[in-house]
Amino acid sequence: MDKTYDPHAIEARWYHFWESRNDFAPKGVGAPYCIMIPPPNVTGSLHMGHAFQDTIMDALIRYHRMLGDNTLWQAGTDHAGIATQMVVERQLAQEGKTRHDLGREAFIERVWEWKAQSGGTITRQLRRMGASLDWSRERFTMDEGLSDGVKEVFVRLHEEGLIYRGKRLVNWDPVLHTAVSDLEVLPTEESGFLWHLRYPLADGNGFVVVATTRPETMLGDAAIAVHPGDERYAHLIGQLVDLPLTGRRIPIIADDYVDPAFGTGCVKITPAHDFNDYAVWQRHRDTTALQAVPYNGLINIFTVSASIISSDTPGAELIPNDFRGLDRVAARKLVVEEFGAAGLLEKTDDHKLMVPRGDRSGAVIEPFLTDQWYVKVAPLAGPAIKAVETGEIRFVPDNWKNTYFEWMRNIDDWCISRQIWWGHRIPAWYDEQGDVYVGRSEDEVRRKHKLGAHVVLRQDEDVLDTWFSSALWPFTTLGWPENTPELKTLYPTSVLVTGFDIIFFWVARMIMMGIKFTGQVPFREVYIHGLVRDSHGQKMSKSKGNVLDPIDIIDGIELEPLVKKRTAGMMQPQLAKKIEKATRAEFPNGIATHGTDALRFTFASLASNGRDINFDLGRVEGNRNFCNKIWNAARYVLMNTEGQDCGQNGGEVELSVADRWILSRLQTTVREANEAITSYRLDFMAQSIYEFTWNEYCDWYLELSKPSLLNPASTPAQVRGTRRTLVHVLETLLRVAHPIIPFITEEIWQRVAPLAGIQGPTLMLRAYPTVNDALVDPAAVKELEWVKQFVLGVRRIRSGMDISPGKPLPILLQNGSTQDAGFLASNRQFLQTLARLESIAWLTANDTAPESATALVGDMQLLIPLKGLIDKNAELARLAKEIDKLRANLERAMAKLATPSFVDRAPADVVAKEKERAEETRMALVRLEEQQVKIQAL
RNA sequence: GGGCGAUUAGCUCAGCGGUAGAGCACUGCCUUCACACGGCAGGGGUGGAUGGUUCGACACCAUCAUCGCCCACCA
Repeated sequence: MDKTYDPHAIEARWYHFWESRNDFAPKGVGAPYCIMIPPPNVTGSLHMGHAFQDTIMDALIRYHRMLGDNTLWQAGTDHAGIATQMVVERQLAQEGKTRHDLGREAFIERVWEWKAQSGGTITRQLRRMGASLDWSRERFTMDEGLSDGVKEVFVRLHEEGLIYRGKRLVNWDPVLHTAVSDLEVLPTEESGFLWHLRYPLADGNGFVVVATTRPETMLGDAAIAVHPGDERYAHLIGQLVDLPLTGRRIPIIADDYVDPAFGTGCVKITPAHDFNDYAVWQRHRDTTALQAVPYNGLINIFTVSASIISSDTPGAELIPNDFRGLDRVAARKLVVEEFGAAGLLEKTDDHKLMVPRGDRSGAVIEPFLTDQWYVKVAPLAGPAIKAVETGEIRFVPDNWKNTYFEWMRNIDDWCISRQIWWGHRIPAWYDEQGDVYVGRSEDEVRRKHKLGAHVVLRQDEDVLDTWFSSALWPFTTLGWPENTPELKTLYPTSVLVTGFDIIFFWVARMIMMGIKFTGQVPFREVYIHGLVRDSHGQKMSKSKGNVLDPIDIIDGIELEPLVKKRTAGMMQPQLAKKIEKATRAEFPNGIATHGTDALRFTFASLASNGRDINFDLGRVEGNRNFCNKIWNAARYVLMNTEGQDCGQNGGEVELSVADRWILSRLQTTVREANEAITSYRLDFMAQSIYEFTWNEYCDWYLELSKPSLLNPASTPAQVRGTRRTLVHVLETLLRVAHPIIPFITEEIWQRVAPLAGIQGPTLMLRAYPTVNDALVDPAAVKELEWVKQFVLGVRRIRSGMDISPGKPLPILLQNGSTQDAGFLASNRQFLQTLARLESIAWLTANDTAPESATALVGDMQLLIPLKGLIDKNAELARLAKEIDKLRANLERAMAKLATPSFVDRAPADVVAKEKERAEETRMALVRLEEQQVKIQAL
């Protein structure tokens, strides 16, 4: 083995090995365990969030595979409608074209080409992460099978009246020219103005003043509303005002929606361009007052691009000439100007408001009147709420269910149609009269509705919201609507692993659709992890220039390419300089190679319950060092076992205290690891493995194995015992750690397993370790603890007195018990080697100890004669420090024991423990104080 | 306006009703035959504030402060 761990050399090889053997596929026997990957955007690339999430899922999957479960991690990608279409449209724009220049078919062809070209990136990167997805079952949301599932669901919901088409206000993206759902709108606080506009009363008796943040919409005003109880305006209700600029007259109506305390207490009502106003309109639409307004009050003033409509559009006759065709910004300016010029602008106040922006385009979203398809959600939400209430689905951590409930109990109908081309086209056809027919295909529609060939049918132009197909992912990937064997055995799936940001987008909708179409929940548990942020808690984003690419952490990257990567293709190029500077400051030498295992171990360590994680490269570095530590421990083990008798072929074996101790500690680690991963605490699992490996196996056991192996007096049975323990513990440890760090463990395991008498092609398919109670050995643990205290005592003296670590020391013992004598007898060899002792000798109680430095192991005193070794002051200082510490402890304990309420009311065992502790401290203190006096006297 | 989470060492974070932990960073010593991506020994925290429950609170409860997130129709 190489002296230094080199992740590159091992990672590619093993992934290919596993995949080519089809080791990721479910075995078909055992308890079912299944995770659906949240399908990444097919043309996207891996970011830190994926890497984190995939590490968690892969650890769970590998763990269950090792448990012998029938394990499937379903692979696949998402077509990501709007996102993908935007990318291709941007490419076209560079050629000076729009999608309309190509036409629908050619454009879609172009997107498929783009998918073919870039679609392999993310799956390649997932492989780099070691993700053991079953690629043989890979699915894409626009596959034939999944598309059939989408149509099936659409048709069935439509038949039940749970999908309907309707004209109503939607969130309209005027840049993308499509409707979007409520969830795709991000309200953002921005600075604006509150304009106070005067609307003259028709009877000539002055004005009403309305406050608005969107003056341009006044062109579509249908009414003025006041609160019915507002005495200031009671006399105006039913009157008309002259709507400036338009020559129209509109009524003053009363509605509870108005808050008399805000603004002037008068609100302009623009039903076609505001959700609240639309609701007011619905309550008043049948009143004569509104019926007198053109279009019954529902006056649209915008085109799909949010410009004012022009003369060839119905409604344009209501718009003054100089406004027609203006975009909304210009129209706003002109409205304000003209109000000002007419003396109708009362005042303009600065105002903070929430501006709705599209999550993809960033454009200001317009409430806009269009025909769209909707899912009636309430009937689906009921059972979905119940499933979580009854615990059929469990959220981890539990508190996320509150978020879920809150949304589900207030859910609105879901707008599922999108005016884009890339996606599942809506399975609905129109005849020339505009009648709509829904079916799985045009043929089916014709048959079902007896439409002859002479009837011209035109399919709906729109496609479905991407999340519609995602909602079906857990069952369509398993073959639904066919009742496949996979669906029968692996559904409901075991756990869904995801971020809280898509509980609404995805989790809730999967639960609704899953229950509706399979009669069962889609998953038993939902594990919600936090978001990956940068080391200071900032969200990673291109514009902040703080994005880390997981692949760069794995492979390393030079400074110049890193700078280039971070500053290329900026939406705001002016930020590039700052980002470059910050990047050069943070990574003066670029990013070093860390390897996949180190990155995965880091994610696991950070995966504590549910909170966001601040990603610190320092931790990856520490974990890379940890991998190196394992690597070198393995080298040591192999150097001492390969080609040697490790007892794998029988032969007498004798275990030392150290052997028994490490085997016992191993059981604890195995137990902790199992408990941790079962409760989704990969951080505990990682910590447990780290501490055992470094602080016990390496720091102590490997050192303890040296005297045993090197001592010529060791018997063959003893040497065999040590070798076997070295190998056995390492082999077990590799299995324990494999779900988190698959590559390095497999690489080492291949060489270690035969020495442990294990034959098998791959660690990945070996059994996950379970606790062997026969190896739990408290006596060995106690005895070795004594050895450690002994060694540590000597080392502290060395360090405190500045004695060279290599210098063998003579040591005298005094005041030992029978147990101490026994321990010494069986561990003399260990002590001499680890503490570098020249000799160990007992003093009787009557012997006068020479001037010495002292340490305590329980009641026993270790004495290292000072003669020629040190200066008195150093030892005095060391003693003084120890004594201070002990005194403080003793005082605290004594104070506690002197409190009657404590002694009376605390549990007896706590009091006893406190007494014992006080007594031990007191004894130790006495010893050290005697010693202090002695040294002082020199 | 509601709801949730966070506040522990210089930094990033665990934990726990019974004497505060890890990684990184820091100090001293050590090129010891697995590992300098290392070894040994150290330094460093009045646990955001206030009050309460308790024999005992960093932990449980209440209030407050600060930060972050989610939801919400105030024009």
